Amino acid sequence: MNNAAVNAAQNVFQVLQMPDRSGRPKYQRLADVLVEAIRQGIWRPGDRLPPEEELTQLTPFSLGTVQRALRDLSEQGLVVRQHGLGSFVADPPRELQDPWHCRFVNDEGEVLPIYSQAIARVSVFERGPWSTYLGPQADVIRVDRVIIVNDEFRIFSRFYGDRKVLKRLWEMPMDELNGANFKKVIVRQCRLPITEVTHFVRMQPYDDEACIRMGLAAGTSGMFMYAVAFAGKERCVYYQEFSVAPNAHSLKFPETTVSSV
Amino acid sequence: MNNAAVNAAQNVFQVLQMPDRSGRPKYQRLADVLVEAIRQGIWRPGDRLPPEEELTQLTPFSLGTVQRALRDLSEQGLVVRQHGLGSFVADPPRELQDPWHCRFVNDEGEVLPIYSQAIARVSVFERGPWSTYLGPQADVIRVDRVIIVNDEFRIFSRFYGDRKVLKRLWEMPMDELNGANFKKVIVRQCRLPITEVTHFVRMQPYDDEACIRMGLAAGTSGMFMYAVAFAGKERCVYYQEFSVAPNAHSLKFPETTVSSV
DNA sequence: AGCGATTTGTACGTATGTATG
DNA sequence: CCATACATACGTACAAATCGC
Repeated sequence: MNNAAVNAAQNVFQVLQMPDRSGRPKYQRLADVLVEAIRQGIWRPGDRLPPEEELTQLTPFSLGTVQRALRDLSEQGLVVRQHGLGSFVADPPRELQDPWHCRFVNDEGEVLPIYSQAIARVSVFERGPWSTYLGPQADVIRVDRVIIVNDEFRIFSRFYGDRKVLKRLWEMPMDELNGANFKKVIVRQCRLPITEVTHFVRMQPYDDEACIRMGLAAGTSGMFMYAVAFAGKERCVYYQEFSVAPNAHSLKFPETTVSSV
Repeated sequence: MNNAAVNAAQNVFQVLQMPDRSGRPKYQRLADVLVEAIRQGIWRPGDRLPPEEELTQLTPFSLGTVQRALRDLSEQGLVVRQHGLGSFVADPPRELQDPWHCRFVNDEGEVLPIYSQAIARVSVFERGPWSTYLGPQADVIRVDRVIIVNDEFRIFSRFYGDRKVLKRLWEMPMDELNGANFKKVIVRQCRLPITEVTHFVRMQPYDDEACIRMGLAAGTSGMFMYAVAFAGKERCVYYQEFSVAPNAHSLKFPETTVSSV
């Protein structure tokens, strides 16, 4: 590690020197600090974190505590530990590179092409389902998009995230937020690998704006989906809603790997 | 604990006294032994396991090792640990009691109770979407069921599988194919571990029988889901369709653990 | 309400094993 | 073979939750 990196690392762990008021255990505070540093880009995917021994010097914690923090992060998939080599920031999974919530397939199982365009970006002050996931003190921004599937039908989507986490998504020019870029910005910006996604589907009347955006009569009912993406078990990265216009195709959900027992 | 139980516990941990040849770490060996004992019914769901301190006496392991074994089991969901109370064998999760695919949640995120009943079991000679998955020469059987969610609305389901693979499902008395047993038979019989499940959802008019079974007017449209379960990457174990009557709840899909690479 | 006994939760320090380069 | 770095394990201590008296 060069000097600048050493300094950065020292700054990262500075907060741990102060007496704790949160009541959270030390191993969790260390894990939090590491995640925050990864999020800030101090260590990037593939980078090696300081070894355990060094962390015991950089922090006021013992080896056991350091090990537990790293093991927890490793179990959450944010860190990969390799015996004899070191602990590394995990790479963002491949599926994240491409559209992943809205995969429609035709009867032959082929994925239909989609095109998306951002149409609005606003601050969100009211509370809603997203608050549960993003946390009460999140500084929520929302990006509205229209997704056109196979030139056939439309989806109206609202994407909710924390402004701090998705800084660039908030700052960049709207017209650069087309489909491909949108994902790229999220992946690049949030840096944390998305390790878990949960999907929900229900039937409900679309709201007025959704109807307009999809070119449907007001009050039309149909499929409504939302997805919640996590980095690790706890940290929600974003919450996203999809109003799906009536259509003849099937929405395919990602394969679920069933854990044994 | 009474004497019989003490003896049982001593027998359970007997193997740990012998020198290990497997090379597995002690905390895993202890966890294995506990799981095996639970599987054998020595401790049943809700039972309290011996406290940590007692386990250090029953086994040749230290407190830290005992704690790690219990913590791992707790993270796997097999054991519930309660501060100041003890460690208990977990109740089997609701989701595993019956169809894995029909988890409806209310606004608070709680899983709604379901009850299912088999209503027909037939041989299938025609081809359909299931043929793609089960293979052209599969000897297909079909089990139709009605699933009642939260005493509120109904789902009509058709389950397709290979008669040879699910022999007992075909042979056992129909009236024993209630919800709990259905799943149990599949798990027991098929023996192959289901490792991957893919879900598809679309909107479509329900077929006539589905409408009747769900108590809806003929020709009603709504949510139609199907799920394909695999053992390994290739071998399809079953194909299952669900016609979901209109309702106010959200269908929750299993968390997708996004794999790296 | 208080107090002790029980039991899990966190943390430390140390020692040794094992994979990697 | 050696240095590095993660993995397991032990023993100890104290904190915090729960229950019964």
